[in-house]
Amino acid sequence: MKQKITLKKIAQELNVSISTVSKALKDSSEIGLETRKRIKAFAKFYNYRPNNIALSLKHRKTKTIGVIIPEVVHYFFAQVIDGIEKIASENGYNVVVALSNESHEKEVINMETLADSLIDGFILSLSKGTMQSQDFHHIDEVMSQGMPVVLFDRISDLINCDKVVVDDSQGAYQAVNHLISKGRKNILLLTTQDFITVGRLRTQGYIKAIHDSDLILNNDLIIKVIDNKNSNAALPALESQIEKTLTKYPQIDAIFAVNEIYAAAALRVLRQACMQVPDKIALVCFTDGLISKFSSPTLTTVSQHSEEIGKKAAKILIDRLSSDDNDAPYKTEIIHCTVVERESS
Amino acid sequence: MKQKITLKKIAQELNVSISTVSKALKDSSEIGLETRKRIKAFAKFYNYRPNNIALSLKHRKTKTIGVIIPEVVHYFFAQVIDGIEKIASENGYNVVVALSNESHEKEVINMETLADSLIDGFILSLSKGTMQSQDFHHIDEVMSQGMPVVLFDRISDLINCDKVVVDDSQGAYQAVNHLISKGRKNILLLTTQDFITVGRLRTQGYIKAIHDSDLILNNDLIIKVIDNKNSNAALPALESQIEKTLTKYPQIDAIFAVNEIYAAAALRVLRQACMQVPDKIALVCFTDGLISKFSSPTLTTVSQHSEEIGKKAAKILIDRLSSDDNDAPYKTEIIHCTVVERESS
DNA sequence: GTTAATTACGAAAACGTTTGAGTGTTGAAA
DNA sequence: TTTCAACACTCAAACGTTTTCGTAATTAAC
Repeated sequence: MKQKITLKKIAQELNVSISTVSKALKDSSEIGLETRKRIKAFAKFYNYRPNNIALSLKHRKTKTIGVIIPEVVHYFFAQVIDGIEKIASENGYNVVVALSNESHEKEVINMETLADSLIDGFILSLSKGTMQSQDFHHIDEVMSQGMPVVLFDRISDLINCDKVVVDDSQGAYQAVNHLISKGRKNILLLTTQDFITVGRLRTQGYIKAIHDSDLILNNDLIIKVIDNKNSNAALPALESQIEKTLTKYPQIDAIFAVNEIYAAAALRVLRQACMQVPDKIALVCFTDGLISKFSSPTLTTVSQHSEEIGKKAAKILIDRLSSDDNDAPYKTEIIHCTVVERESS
Repeated sequence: MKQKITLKKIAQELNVSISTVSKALKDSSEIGLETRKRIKAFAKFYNYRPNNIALSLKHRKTKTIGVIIPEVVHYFFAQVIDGIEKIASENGYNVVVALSNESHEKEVINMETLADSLIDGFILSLSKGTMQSQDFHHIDEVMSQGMPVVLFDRISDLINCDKVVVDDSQGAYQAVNHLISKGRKNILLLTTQDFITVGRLRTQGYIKAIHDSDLILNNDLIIKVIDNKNSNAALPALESQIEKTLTKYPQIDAIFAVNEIYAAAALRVLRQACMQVPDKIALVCFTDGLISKFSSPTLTTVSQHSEEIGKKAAKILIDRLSSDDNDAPYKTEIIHCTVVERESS
């Protein structure tokens, strides 16, 4: 197990000073050509690589950006990371990912740990815990220390920073309009409770689309799933609720779900009730993920362009990090959704 | 934008030496009680947090482990990360995730960047590119610099290090046995080409299960999908191949797919052909992921206990990092699969 | 009243790097 | 012969910690 080689060791070995080695490796004209060659050959032979920790300490920056997300196992977040990764590596930045597991405490701990000089800036999406508690002092804390923060997807107006958001309301609006344009008139909505921002916005989009067309809004056709943390537990209840509603309102000819999981639940109910998709009932959902792509029938979805979100967020952060203008105004980038049409509609 | 407070600043402010501050904050009895109190109060007021970079430089370790995986958007890898994260944070380690995107070059670059003193050890799964090129010198390189490496899932016998592997062959064996125990006699296998290790092993498990029972092996019932990188492109071809085979061999009463995607393809074909699952044909696949959980019908799968894999890998790595025995023998941990029975069988 | 022990703190080196300022040697111009 | 630039280096401080060793002042022991 050979130890890592340092400037010091090279200097000793070659009987020159540390600074000579440092400069030679940087091809500084201060150092004679011969010496430069000798040092570079030696360094190459021993595969010298500078110690990043020392560099970070020296430069007071780490060239690393920290990403905190609620879960990796969500296709949406995974794709966002992919996007961040791309832009980051193009710009010579590393990416550190940490998981909050939807918990406020874990989010705070992660931020503190990363903020302790491991990273230059944050990209994060708020955990459910934080959204519920509305407690953002950990964010203010790191920002007041001069560390830039970019929020994406799950944001709050109470935090003053750069943001990248999905136009959830417009996405839902489009989706419902898509269904209406296919001649559907009684559209069941499967959504979350209102404290989940994205759910609320999607609900708003649904309502607006209904209003803007000639249809009338029926609140019985809006199912708000009670879903704390463990989404799987809420599923059986959701399924029976869907079933009841379908029985009570046989005129329902379309379903719009605010996520893939709810859509999958709907699909199960429809299959058991032998209702053909899309002949009898059309189905559209938010999030263009794996489930939609590979279910049968494949599902029409609202794509949030998640990779794009990651790219934008990374770009904004890196721009800020490399700008010397400390108080450039914060900006909010809005990503528009697109309907991806597949078999289910 | 207030600057970060350091020991030095506290020392200046309080008219004591840096070492006094450092010791006081560590509650060293060397420092008088009064002074200790004063310093701690001051530090608390200014929210002092030690600079990790400096600590890393000092201790020559970073308390960070690097994870390199081919893709995040795979449920399997996402769960492995979850597992790693858990054990790591329990032991005070951070986790850095980097993506190879199945490319050998990206894998090499990522390893080099991270190895430049950003992390203490690696957990990684080889990219397809690396598997095909059989070029492992980047791994040998970091290992020869004394940085421990734990390989998981996609491994190679040519690399001498700690490993965590899934018993793919046994998993497939169990799955096929499960089908046989349900009275199925003609089982179609959807698998990959042989250079993909996991595919090959799963195929072997299938063959062994057939042999060990009274059934006879029919090579026509083994479909090897030609799948380079972009799995979606291969899907239509696969579907038509499945359809043809089903028509040619109407006695087929079960399908075993080596991953969820192939299973989803099979499900589509079966649905279009109006063949009931599981009444007419049972379906089992590898990888207990989202698609299986949320398709209708839900799919019986072979779970690889991916979170367990992550935990084991992290444990092995951390053990090695905290042991002073530099040449403890390498070990290979084998994770056994379990069949998760659901509606499709 | 000298010596020894204790208390409470400070100085400095070390981790690996960068960089501006300093130094000694050479050769040439004045 | 002096002066000065050019060259080829070296020194030393700095980044923020930890930690060993040193030391002044006080107290205790004889």
